[in-house]
Amino acid sequence: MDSNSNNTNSIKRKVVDQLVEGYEFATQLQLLLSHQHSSHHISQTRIGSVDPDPVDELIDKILGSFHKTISVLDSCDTSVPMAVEGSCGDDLAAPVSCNGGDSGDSRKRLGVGKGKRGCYTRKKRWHTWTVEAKRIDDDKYAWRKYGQKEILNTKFPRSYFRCTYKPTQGCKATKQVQKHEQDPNLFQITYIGNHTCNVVSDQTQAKTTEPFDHGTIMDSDKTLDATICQDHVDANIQEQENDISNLIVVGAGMVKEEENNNGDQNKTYRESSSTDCDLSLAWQDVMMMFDDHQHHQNQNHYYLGESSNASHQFPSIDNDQLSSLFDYCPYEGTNAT
DNA sequence: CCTATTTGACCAGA
DNA sequence: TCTGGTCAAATAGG
Repeated sequence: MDSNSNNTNSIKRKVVDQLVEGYEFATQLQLLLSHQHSSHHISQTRIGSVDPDPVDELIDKILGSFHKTISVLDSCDTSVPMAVEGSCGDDLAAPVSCNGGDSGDSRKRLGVGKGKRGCYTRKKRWHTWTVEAKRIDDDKYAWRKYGQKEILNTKFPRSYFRCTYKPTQGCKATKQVQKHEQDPNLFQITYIGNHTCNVVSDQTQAKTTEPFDHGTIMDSDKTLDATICQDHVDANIQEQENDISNLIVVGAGMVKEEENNNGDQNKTYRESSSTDCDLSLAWQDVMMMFDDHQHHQNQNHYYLGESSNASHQFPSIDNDQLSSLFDYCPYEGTNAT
């Protein structure tokens, strides 16, 4: 038990160090973006053959940092699976019937004309943010519409989109689009969850759907001024015209996330090797854990920045705080303290 | 024929 | 019970 515990602590330390490092890089990135993400970036990104700018370098560092983290976690213990939200494709590509027991293709038809449509559970909170934009394809991801709904006391219906690559890569990102009540030329776009698909690889494409530049971000608790760069990209992803328009983040918070139909998402584990998908998913998990943790402690949220210009502030947490996350970290499985 | 969208059915949660 | 979110069959479009 002692050796196990020592080993665990050592791994914890490594993980914590890497996560903290990632945080630092992310913070630097955010500062860079908020200060220099302006017109020159547009011309650069069009061509794609530019000198490696500090933004890209930082992103590489971030990814590397998290990659190391994943590696550490993976090598930690094969009996300690990675608890990730909807592993890259498997569970989402083949949702389980809510009738239970069934999996995979069982979703298709549970009964002619009267199956189990809309069968899902909503459990976990998920990172969301809302923007107002003149176009609904403000991000560089491919979306597929899966529903539309009249919303009570609103003039316009709400459209529901999910990532096109959900079936193939299990990307859980969704967005909801609704025309602005006062200004029908504007769309209110609520993004739910980060992309975990790997289709955005070109350097001109986004690192995340999350707006990072000029705009106004409002958390449930506080408002931050920021600026958001909007890349104009066709819904089918290929077009790379980067044009800036006013894109305003009007809200960010947590909402409940659709859970896989097996109703036991916390036990959805994956054992594959580390990929970009892993990094993203792991990050989401960490963020969720952090959020829950903060909730228990002092109701803090992700956006803790006080500076007026900083966009999308990351919380300033230290090693001890991160360490405490692992006290209830799902990655630890049954070994959790 | 294949893929995307539409739309009514269905379910979970408030 | 009502509403919002998702499913999936039907339909449209390339």
